[in-house]
Amino acid sequence: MVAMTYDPNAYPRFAVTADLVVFTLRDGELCVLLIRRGVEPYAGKLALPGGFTGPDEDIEAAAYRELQEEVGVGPEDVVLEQLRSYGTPQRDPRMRVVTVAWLALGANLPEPTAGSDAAKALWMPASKVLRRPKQLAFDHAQILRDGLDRARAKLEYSTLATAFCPEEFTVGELREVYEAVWGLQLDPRNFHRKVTGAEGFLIATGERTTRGGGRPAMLYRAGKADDLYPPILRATQ
Amino acid sequence: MVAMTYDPNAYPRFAVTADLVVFTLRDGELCVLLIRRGVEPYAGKLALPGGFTGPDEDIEAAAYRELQEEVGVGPEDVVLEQLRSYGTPQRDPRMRVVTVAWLALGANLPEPTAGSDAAKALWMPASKVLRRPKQLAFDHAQILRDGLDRARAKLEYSTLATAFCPEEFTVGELREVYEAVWGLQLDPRNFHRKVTGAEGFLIATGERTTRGGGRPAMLYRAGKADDLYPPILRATQ
DNA sequence: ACAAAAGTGTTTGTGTTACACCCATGT
DNA sequence: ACATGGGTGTAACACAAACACTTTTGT
Repeated sequence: MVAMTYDPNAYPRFAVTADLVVFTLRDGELCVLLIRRGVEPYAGKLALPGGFTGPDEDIEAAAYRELQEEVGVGPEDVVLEQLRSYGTPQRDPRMRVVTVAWLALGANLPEPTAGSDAAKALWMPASKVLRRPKQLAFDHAQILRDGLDRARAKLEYSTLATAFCPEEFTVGELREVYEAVWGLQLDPRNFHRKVTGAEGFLIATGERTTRGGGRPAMLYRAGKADDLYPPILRATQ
Repeated sequence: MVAMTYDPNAYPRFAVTADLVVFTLRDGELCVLLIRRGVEPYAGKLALPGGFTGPDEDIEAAAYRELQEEVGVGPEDVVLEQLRSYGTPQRDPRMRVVTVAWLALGANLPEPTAGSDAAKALWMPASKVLRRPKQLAFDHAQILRDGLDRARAKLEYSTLATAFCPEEFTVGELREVYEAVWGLQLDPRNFHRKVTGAEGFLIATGERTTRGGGRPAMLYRAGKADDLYPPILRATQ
């Protein structure tokens, strides 16, 4: 990149794709959107949604576009963050592809039949998929693994968990997010104190709901903070 | 990436580069390796070392190769980890380039005159560079910023700091790493207790040194742990 | 009345901070 | 003797875990 002369044909050219690890909660389980491949290579296997970046398209814009085309959701429905890039020479047998992988989190994302390209898309529990990593095409098992690790880690020290919640939610619903992503049971009483005490995490709306049964619960909206202090720790190890 | 037909010419082609944020400590300051550009665009400006990925080269291998060519150090001298990718369409005015940025940390890295390509390379204090971000070419100020943020964050909950230390080091030398990267003064007594108490962080060699002056200090080697528990926290905010 | 979930209070233990103090070397 | 940095001890405090207990709804 330094001290090179300009000749567009003198340098190797790669295809650049955007692959998405899209997580949502369904029935208290963390689910990932996968697509059943119809063509070779890896025909019949499952793959992460994704596609090529256009010649004049920002790599982040490509991720949002794929999200719209393959998942049927817009930027306002999800939180998107870059995961990492994967570029082993033989990761796609057809050509040299470098993929930029993205993590997308949303609440109540729709059944994928809505999108046009997404006829063969389905939500699967992430833990179940990772128990049989070989059913995934390309290096997508590794990408999914990395995406899950990232999501789990970020719940601790960021407010990312609210991305899995609707506009207004209860502390109990937020706890279900943590329990689903971490695969752990948390003490409802200590959890309540922690999240309501973390500066900028939750904003009380003043309203209550009984939708979970039991005593009516306060409704909250996500606060402005991005980082959590103090963090919500997973375990004292 | 899904349900596409194979035609190598049907997809946009990008140049893919590896850019490096190489940090080392010099005189107790966190320094980054920069290269003075001799040609347009951005002639005369400073840039991160980096270069094109070869057609059959792994993206990580490209990073290690650039490290060897432009910094003159091999894989055994540094810790390398992927930072993130940058691919705004106009980030390089000559052509469409997606760069995968890497963070490289090492102890006592050499003056860059040794490498052949690196005649115009120099170490500069990272904080000084970021005070005038406009002196950097391309989007390299953003990449450096992200690299510094990552390094600072990882000192808290990983054993990454030992990457800045020689094979054997004292607790005081390790503390200087934290102080240089965070730009803070730490209490030597509490720091000592924390790092010697963190499981798998340090292995005592049984030897002592007086190289820092004062009472002889125990020498340690880096332990096998990657994650720190408990973490070394930056501030109670 | 009872189940269920929300929310508060309390105890106990662990980790952090701030700082007094002693240790072992070089000059 | 003194300066310098290494290292231990300790009290005050913040936070987390565990759990008893009260509150407010639906059935």
